[in-house]
Amino acid sequence: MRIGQVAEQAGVSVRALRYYEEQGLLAAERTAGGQRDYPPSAVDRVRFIQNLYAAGLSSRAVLRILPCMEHGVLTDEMHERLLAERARVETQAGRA
DNA sequence: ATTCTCACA
DNA sequence: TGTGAGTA
Repeated sequence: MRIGQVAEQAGVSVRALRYYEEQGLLAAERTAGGQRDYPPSAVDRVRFIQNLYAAGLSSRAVLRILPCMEHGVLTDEMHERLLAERARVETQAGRA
């Protein structure tokens, strides 16, 4: 699917989707014409990223824990990251 | 409609 | 972490 559709269904701007790709958060294939082509799963992925942002995680933090969703595996480094983020989120409970 | 880049909060 | 503007 193309970027406009993903943006509408995920509830974010087209600009934001291109920004996520720039940050390495969302991969997109390219059509022959150079347009981004997203798998339907991209919608859920974007929604998940929104949740992490809403919890106050930076894109850098998201980048470190997001791969465990793809592969279904959790490295020690990711586990530590998740524990650290949870502690931080609990500390600032309520904000951003 | 989509692509890109630069500059700005 | 995004957006606006100009471009092709």
